[in-house]
Amino acid sequence: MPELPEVETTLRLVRPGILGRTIRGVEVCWPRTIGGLGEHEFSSLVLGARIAQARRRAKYIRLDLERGSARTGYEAAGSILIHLRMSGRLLLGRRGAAAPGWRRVSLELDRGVLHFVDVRKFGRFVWTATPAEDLAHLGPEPLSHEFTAEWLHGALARRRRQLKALLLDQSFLAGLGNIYVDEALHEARLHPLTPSDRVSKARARELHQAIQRILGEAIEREGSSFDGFYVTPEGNPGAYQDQFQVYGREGLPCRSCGIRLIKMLVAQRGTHVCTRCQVLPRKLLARKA
DNA sequence: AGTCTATCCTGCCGGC
DNA sequence: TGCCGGCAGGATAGAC
Repeated sequence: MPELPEVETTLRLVRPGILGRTIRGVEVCWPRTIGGLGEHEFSSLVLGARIAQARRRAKYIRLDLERGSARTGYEAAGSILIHLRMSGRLLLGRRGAAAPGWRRVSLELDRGVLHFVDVRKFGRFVWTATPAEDLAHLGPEPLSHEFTAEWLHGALARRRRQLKALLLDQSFLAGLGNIYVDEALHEARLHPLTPSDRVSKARARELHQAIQRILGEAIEREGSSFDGFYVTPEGNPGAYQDQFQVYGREGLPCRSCGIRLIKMLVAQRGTHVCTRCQVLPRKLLARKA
């Protein structure tokens, strides 16, 4: 669901329908979704603005707004930052068509409607004048060139935290969530409880490669779906869940070694592990002794 | 500095 | 069948 690949998929499918469109109407069905602003204030800030850019940063979708015209010239009019959190979705609809269920905010465009749908109401659809500052706390983008194996090894060594907790920390590395962290750790054969400063350079390299490979392939497959919960804005489920090696497979055999996968709690999150493939350093030492 | 807890919410599943 | 506790992909604030 909404981790980096699902957010990227959402953006790609929605972008053609919203880029260059002008916001003609606003409907706020759940006020907390738009943050601290009142509905009236939010509306006045976005009404009449044109969506000039639509891009992703980590798990955020950022829509840059402009005002003006080709004749008078355009000027920046702030941004909308969208975070899907647990259950948020973006849907494109037709004007006048029936509104989807669990709708929290809708932007009526000069052509079509953008709906923000969110069963659990954790998601946010917020206007800001300072998008860059609002996103400044985020760590590097895992598919960018600044995220290298060398950087990862150094950054892990500078901290002493449970590996999984650190990878989930968006200020450390931005975009991973519970599913893809479990998958990446298994592929790199690292136990989620490993202290981050005990990850060797070789293992950091494997982890770096696993993160990039898994995220890249998940984007190619348009993310992961289960229980019919997450679907792309086109209504199709993603297909990456078929590739899961550990997530949701507790009690089933590890596809690498055959022993039963377990589920444990790490950083207060359900965590899927193969205890044979992913061994804690402490155990490695004990085994050698 | 790092870890844990509570909080924001609804839906769904399993157990009784 | 119906009720109820527990759990779910995320992020943050505050306590220890």
